[in-house]
Amino acid sequence: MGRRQDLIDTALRLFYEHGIHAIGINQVLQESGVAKQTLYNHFESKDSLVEAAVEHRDKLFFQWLESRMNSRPAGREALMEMFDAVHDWFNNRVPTLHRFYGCFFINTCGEYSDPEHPVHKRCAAHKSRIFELLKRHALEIYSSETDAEELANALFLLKEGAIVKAHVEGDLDAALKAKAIASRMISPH
Amino acid sequence: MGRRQDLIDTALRLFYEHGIHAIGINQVLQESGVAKQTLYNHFESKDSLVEAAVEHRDKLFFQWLESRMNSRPAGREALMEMFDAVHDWFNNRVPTLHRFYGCFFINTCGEYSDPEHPVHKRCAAHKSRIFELLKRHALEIYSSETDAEELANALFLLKEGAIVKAHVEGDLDAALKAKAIASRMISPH
DNA sequence: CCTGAAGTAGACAGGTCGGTCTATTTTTAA
DNA sequence: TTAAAAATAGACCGACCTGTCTACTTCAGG
Repeated sequence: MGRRQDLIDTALRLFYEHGIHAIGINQVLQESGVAKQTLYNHFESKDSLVEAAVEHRDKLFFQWLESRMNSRPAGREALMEMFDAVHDWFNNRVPTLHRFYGCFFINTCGEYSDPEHPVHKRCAAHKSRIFELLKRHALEIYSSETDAEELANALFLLKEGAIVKAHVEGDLDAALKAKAIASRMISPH
Repeated sequence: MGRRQDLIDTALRLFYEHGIHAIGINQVLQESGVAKQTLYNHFESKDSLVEAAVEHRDKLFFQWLESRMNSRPAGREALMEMFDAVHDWFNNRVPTLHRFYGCFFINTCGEYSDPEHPVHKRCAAHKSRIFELLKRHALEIYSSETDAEELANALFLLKEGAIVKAHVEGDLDAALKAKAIASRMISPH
């Protein structure tokens, strides 16, 4: 798999669990079994390792969510599947995403609040990609661009809220509650 | 106001802007103009200063939000006012809360992911207090405890989602969009 | 077989970390 | 006025931080 990827995997795991500034380079090296010089051959600084970790998490998470949603018919069912997917994530049933410690991108922005910082920008880009994924499916329901955008936005907010609630308050059913609300929004009764 | 409060104010400001692990004790001391021994007379460790900062933020934020909501009739109007209030917060029109860097409690949980850690617990308690505030007003709308709880939960998720979107993506209108969705939920058309 | 790239271990540098300690000054209250 | 309490500056501790450097090993391709 290559040392570079070993470093990224280990760094991501530690950063996600403990936060970025709480983890030193030496700890990443020790747990990955890679030598220090090797790290600095692949990355010019800790910050650039952080960027690589964020980028990797973006890929991991997006591909996982997209494939979960693709397992259902586009539109309403795929959007509902999103909530089931994050429900599995909250309850540690998705090994690829590691044990649940909230959203890595939200957590990371808490440590890099400057919106111009490359790390913050990458987190914003991730959220933007997710939103576009939702919007794509919302367009299967509403022909109007505006209506689709509004629906995607509502589902996005509910999902982000559920992530926060699950992590901060330890509410492991947050995704299901969000799903119930979302379901009422798509086809009201 | 006393050195103890100076320390808490300065620590909170720095922690909120940069994250907790990124800020050293020495920086808090320098910016507050307090001597090191004085800090350790009032707090037994950095962690206990962190706890005090979280507690202070809890008080600041809750009192601010509650008073904003109390400025409107209980129930629907107060709940709508909540979104206007956080909209002002996002757009830096609430000096008491400092410049907007997302939710301090969410950010802090990203650095203290262990749910048993006292700091994490305090953050959870804050969110719980906010939820109860919403529920109180939701009960003015629905007589049923269950209905009120479901409404409060929905508004809570929308609000948390808006905070995240505003911070990570820099969407300064996130609160207004959340309000529009919430408004449709309370009195559907 | 040889060469060069890649990886290893570990010392090292300069700085910061949280926290303790001493010695001195300022403030407060009896 | 005076004695106790609180705050000060700043040295100091051992540990850890990011990052550099050297010297040695591993290993693949020509």
